[in-house]
Amino acid sequence: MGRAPCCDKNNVKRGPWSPEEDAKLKEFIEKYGTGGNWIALPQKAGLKRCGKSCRLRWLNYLRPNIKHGDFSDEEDRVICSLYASIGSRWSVIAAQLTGRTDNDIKNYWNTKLKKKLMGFIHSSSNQRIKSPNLFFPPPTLQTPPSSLFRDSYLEPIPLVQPNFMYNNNNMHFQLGTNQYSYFQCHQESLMNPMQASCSSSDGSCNQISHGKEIKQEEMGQIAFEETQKFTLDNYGNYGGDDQKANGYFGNNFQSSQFQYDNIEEVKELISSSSHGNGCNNNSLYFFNDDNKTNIGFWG
DNA sequence: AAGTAGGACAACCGCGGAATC
DNA sequence: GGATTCCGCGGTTGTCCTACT
Repeated sequence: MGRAPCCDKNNVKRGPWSPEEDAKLKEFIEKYGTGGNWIALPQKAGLKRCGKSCRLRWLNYLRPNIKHGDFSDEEDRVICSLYASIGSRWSVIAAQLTGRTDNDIKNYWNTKLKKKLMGFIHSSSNQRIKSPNLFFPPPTLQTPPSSLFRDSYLEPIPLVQPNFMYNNNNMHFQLGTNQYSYFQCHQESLMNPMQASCSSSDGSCNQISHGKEIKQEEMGQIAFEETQKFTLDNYGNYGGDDQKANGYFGNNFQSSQFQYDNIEEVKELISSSSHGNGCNNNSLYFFNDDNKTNIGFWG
């Protein structure tokens, strides 16, 4: 009954891979492929490794066209917007970044990108925008809205995520059900908050404008829902109760919505509609509703 | 120069769903 | 249909390196 055991854990090597092991694995896979069976592969390849370990090594390091090293601003932005949309689904995010692995992105997020954001939030809470290199500054944040920020706060973690939206000239950001604000992002600076101006649903602007002060009072008014059910009709309805976009790429405000149960469909749409530049002319946004991933198009 | 702290990244662990028997 | 294993994923840990004291 069932399959043979994965491997004898007492009889496999663990820890860092040697260049010889790398070469063996690479050569074997290039010659014969994985055969659809990672468990059997190490024995065939003459490696004293667990199949899982081989798979990980291949996917994260040896596979052709793997990119290592610095992430571009563009990649940063894709990661940020997708994280805001779908959370820590690194494999989905990795699928949108050619040559990047989920592990790579996860590490990058945990070690660098998250801190960038934390730095921004901290500077925002001091009522002044300081960081010139952030991609979706949540200027009204006082309490962290998502697991994104959990490391630095002791309060219970609200389930709701912040809502970030990008388009050609504007970056929009929303928290909670009743309060929101958005930035207008100047084209030449992409998502540079130093050059962002601000607006909100009631027409007032007490957040930031080109690095100016943010009113603290408003920050305290942000309410967080204990739900992840987001809806958004169109830009015009944006400030209404229970209406929350969770990220978009687009440049006009007439929207239509589609609902997807299958993440593969979402991935396809993401790749076809938002390749690379989040500030491009394609019109796409993401949000969640009743545990389904929704895609909206502005057209 | 030595010790320590923190950052970066590779690798492992454990879980859930799918596949197989 | 249930038991067992595989596979892929996200979370966590371990190790190396660098900067700082």
